[in-house]
Amino acid sequence: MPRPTIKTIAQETGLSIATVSKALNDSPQVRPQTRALVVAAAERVGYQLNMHGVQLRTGRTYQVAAIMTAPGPRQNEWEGVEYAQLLSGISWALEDSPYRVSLHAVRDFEESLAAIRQIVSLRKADGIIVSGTRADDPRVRIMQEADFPFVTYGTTLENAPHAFVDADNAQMIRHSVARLAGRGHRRIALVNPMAELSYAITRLDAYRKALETAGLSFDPALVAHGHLTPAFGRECVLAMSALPAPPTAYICANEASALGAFSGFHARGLVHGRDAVINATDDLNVSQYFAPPITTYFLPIHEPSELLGRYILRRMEGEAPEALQALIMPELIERSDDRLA
Amino acid sequence: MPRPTIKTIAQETGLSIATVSKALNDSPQVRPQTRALVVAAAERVGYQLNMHGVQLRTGRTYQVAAIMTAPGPRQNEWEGVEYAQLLSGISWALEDSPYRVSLHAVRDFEESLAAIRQIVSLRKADGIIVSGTRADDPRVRIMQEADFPFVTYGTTLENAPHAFVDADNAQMIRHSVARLAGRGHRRIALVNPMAELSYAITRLDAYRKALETAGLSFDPALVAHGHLTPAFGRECVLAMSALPAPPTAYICANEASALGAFSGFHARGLVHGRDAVINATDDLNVSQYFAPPITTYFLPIHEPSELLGRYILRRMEGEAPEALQALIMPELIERSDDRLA
DNA sequence: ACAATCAAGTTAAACGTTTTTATCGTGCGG
DNA sequence: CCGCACGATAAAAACGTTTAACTTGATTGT
Repeated sequence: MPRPTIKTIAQETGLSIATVSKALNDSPQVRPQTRALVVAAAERVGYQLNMHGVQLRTGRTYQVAAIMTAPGPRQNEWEGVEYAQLLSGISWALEDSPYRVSLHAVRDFEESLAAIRQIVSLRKADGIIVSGTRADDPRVRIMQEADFPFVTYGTTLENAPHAFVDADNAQMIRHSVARLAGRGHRRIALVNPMAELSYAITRLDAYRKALETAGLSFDPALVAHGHLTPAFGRECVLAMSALPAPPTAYICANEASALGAFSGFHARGLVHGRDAVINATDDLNVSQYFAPPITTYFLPIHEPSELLGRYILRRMEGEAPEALQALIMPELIERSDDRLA
Repeated sequence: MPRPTIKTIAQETGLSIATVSKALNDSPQVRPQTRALVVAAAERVGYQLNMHGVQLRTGRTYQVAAIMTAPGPRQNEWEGVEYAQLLSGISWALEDSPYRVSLHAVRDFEESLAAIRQIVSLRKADGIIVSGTRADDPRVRIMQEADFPFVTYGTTLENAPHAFVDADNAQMIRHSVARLAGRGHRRIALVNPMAELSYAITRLDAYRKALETAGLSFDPALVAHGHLTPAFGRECVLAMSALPAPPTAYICANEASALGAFSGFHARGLVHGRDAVINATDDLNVSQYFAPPITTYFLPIHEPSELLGRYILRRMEGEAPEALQALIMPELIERSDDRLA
């Protein structure tokens, strides 16, 4: 037997397909007892809405496009971005809605721009979730101009207000610098993400201000920008520890770079807690397994990701972007003393 | 102006929409010069195929469902499964096809079973990619019975032949055990995934046989099964190192558990290379940043994942599953001597 | 030379919905 | 008791595509 459609229900109940459709969509035009009849019949025949019909008729896709910038095949470095958790968080938030997550893997920023252009112009999705935001992000602009619903994971600095979710990087860095300064550190290194990323700027800014507040001077040699891989964390330590006045603390932007920093310590014969300390931002709580465990600002990834899902739903409902903005302050987990030896 | 359709092209060329459709689909019923005319017109008006129409008409979804079993919100442990890379590999393999990846995040095995049931019965996708296979996997059986195209990441042991991609676990373990035995180790521990998983069995089996070949006895106390998190790796070391005759080598099933094993070493005051060594299987090449770097069997995740994508395409084309099976032998990367001190 | 074949189109139906418009009783005010 | 509005349902069109069935004119075989 073929799959039942509203036509099946129409025959079953003696009503027209129009009424059946309205009944199933809770239209006020159909009276309760008729609706009950329809629902009962639908149940009986095992009716399931066929999305293809809906999509063709309404033009809606019921898809939320998740743009995932993953490193290309050459690149086998751990980036520490827990996309898996991010994606499942979004997916779960959409669970009770008719929306599904469709994946758009891109290799770099340019490709993500192209992908978004296509999605917007061809309406390949009803909403977009994108990460890796820049200070002035052309992708955001495209979506805004087309009045296309979207939420970013990460803020922008120069774009009109839009829906976003992000860790509160400024507060986190302020806190981190103040804490380390309070423990006697005077040379604090910042292992930062790629300079063009919005949160790199936010962090650098907060870092400079916090240094000033603590009465410490800013030294550009203690700041590095790059892909947050272990390789980068390692390089940073190798380079900075060779400075005439090496840092005594490293603030790493994620756990992958922190792991690399450890590797640099090992290569240089540095001992954590004696020669210098490492702090990190952590999505996975993996830093507790480092030897020794390090102090981190921990943000369980499922929080922002579920928020992304909920926000995109509300944004697609037409809610104003200003109401859909969240900065989440990660939780400080102190695992080492971190005092200057 | 509304988006151009085949109707637009029909008007533009003076042909019927049927001919236009056939021309665009390379039907032999339309002659080359007509096809050229149509293609030119399509180009001119900026025609893009509307999938909704196709989907409704043909019943095909042009979606490949990727079932992703991600740990729930409570669970914030690194599992070391690089789903991000896995998904992007699949996504890229489908890039030149009309297919897209749709994500189905599930919390556990039961949910994945339910998801697959639904996809198969409601035809919510044209193909399925699923991982975490069991020895006798009911999901595989469901898809086989429905003659639904699928590829598994991981083998099964008791199901009829199907398309799969996997690391060659047996060969890897055989090699690993032989190598360690050759370096003087007589107590080799196996940190294995959950016992019900197919590859846990494969690995255990190969492990026992390799021990026998090497003239070593099998000790169940040196085998542990669990979720491959750092926590588990740590536990294993804590427990096994307290045995009367502790192991001198640990074979970890992934880099997350290897990291945890290191954490266990640190807690027990064990020194890698002196008291015991750790070997691992590694998708990310992250083990090179451990302190010290360890020997791993490295399988760049993009290889199996792109293969998954290519296989599901071919499977959806109707190719026989027997032709779509791949066991990939990871590359040995020796980063430490590993000789028994 | 005429029927049969064939190539290259066209016509029309169909996929499953939603939504606009039309229909048809029924209750109501006047 | 008549016209009218209204409430509930039905009819029909539309979304964009594919494809089975049909048409037409040219080519072929005998």
